[in-house]
Amino acid sequence: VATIQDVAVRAGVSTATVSRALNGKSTVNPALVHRVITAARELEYEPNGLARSLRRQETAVWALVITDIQNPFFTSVARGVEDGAQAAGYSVVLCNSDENPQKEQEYLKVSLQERVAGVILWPTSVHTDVSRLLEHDVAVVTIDRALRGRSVDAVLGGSRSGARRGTRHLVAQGYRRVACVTGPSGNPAADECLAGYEDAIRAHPGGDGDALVRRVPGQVKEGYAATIDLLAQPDPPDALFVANGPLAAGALEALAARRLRAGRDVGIVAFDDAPWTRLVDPPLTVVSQPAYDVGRTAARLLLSRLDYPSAAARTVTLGADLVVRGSSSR
Amino acid sequence: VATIQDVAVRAGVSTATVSRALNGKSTVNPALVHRVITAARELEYEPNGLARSLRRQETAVWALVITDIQNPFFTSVARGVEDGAQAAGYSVVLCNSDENPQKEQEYLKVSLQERVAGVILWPTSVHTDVSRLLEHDVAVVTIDRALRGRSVDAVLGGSRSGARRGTRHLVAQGYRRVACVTGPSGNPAADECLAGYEDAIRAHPGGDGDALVRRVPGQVKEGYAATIDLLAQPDPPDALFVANGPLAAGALEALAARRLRAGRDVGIVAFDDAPWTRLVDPPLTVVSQPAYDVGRTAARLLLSRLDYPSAAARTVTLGADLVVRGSSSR
DNA sequence: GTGAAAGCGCTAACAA
DNA sequence: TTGTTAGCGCTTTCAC
Repeated sequence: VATIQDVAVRAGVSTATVSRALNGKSTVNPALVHRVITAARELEYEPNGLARSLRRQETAVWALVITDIQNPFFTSVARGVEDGAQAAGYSVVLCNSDENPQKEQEYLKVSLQERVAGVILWPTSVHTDVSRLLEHDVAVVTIDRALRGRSVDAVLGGSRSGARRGTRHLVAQGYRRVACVTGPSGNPAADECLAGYEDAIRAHPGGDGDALVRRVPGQVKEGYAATIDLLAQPDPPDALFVANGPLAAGALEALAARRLRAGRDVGIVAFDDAPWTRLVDPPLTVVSQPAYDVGRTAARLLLSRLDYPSAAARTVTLGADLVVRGSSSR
Repeated sequence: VATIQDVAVRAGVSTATVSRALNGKSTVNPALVHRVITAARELEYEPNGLARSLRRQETAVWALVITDIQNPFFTSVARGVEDGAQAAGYSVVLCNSDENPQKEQEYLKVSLQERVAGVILWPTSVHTDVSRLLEHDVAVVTIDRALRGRSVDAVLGGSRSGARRGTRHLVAQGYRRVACVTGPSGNPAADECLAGYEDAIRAHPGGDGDALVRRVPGQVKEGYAATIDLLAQPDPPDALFVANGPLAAGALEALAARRLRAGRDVGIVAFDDAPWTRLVDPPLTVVSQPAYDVGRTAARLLLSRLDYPSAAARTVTLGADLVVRGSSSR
């Protein structure tokens, strides 16, 4: 493996000149630039990013820590982040915390040790601790998490208002017992979702509170089980508000297993406008969050944070849209 | 930001001792270990991974370069890789090449410059060049790509045989004009898929070759357009074999738009056993690849490659299963 | 415009 | 068992 030394020797110049030439500094004789580039190519020289970052005391890498890579919503967010980063010359490494606070902490530690320039974090819980990162001057942007204690930049996806709108819509369609299937307590997105649901329900008494709420890990299997459980109650719900796409897939499976038809028998509205939601019969009414824009915005916030490290923290809230389809009417 | 120096001063020892203590070397006085650890905590010391890797000439990071993070199949592969890596103490960074050879090349370059320990690569095309990595002694494992030129470890997902089985199944069900919607030419998975389709079709003449084949980027929108196009032909197909989940979602949308019912009007079999494939009506017949195991196996191959850099290249082939549901019978 | 040399933070000989 | 020291590969003053 060739080093900058080898290139310098071959080109008959000093390592300083090689460095300058390869980094496009204008103060280098064109003839030398040419010799350096030729030598580098001949030796198949690849600059050592570790050494460069160590010396420069900065890296061109962001970490994006998300909770569930299986959820299509996150993958759209990831694209938004990536596009924003790439445009500014940063690479993004994706870390999947898998809803596991320990894994999350591990990835945050690695991010810190590898001295990434910034972290975009979808926290597994409101207890996730980022103070360590902040103290080490790593820029942090959180997604879907209200500020608490230390103020950090955040982009909020409108989970609460979206859940409120979705639930209200079900009530307006004449459903009387609307249940809610959402993620674990402490999970910011899940908490927001529940809060929005409760906003809407409080205005329309008739529910019996927690009997109609199920909090489970946000995967297909759990959505199925929670729905089966809800339907088995003495006084089962006649509608469901569901916090994400995988949970919704599980809920629909459960309805099918119980020979219930979405809409006619049990109204259902869910977060995440995944491609398949239009394919099921009846098509699924969804609350659509601007996933790509969330990612793009997070990238934007991170960039300006890197430019102005001591600026006041900003929060950007994006709106969610209700897309009415067949699953929310009889 | 505290360095090992600061810790050494505070603990009243040399940096060497700090390093040894923090890395759990057994040859250090327990009392000193305690002092060092206390000092490190008090200073909120975080080791600088860049400096460590530079000195050790090795990193504990793998790059996983995939072509489409939106495809659920890849996300399962990613989990398999991650689990295998984590068990051995490696972190995995995910790079999304987005079917774009340029982006892919960029990520491979970054991997090389950051001196990752190994790369697991799902290539965008058979032309993807990994020689640079190999020359720099970066371990490489490819997924779903037959060896060409340089021999590298590979795990094959059984795309060809799966496509063959799926297509044969359609023929056996009595469909006469089976079309194929697959990814771009050069994309290894797409090529394998087409090859399997052709294996099956050749045995049952009656098709007219390329008129029934559509090669498009593997996304929902393209699947829709390709299917609309196929159906608009003078002599349209009565069945479809589709190369991945997103394409299949698009194909189903197209059928719905043309008021055709899957199975009865147009038989359809697709790769990827996504959760939603059971929810559509009729449920989708799929070829199911063992995605998680593919990832797990790739991790295993990479680990043994790291242990034995000069061993002969290995290829592991995993089988695909045909899951017959309603969309492939009248 | 170019080179010599220092040093980023860490680990691993080698000495003591 | 502990400390001293060299050096990983690069960038960047500071002289020239």
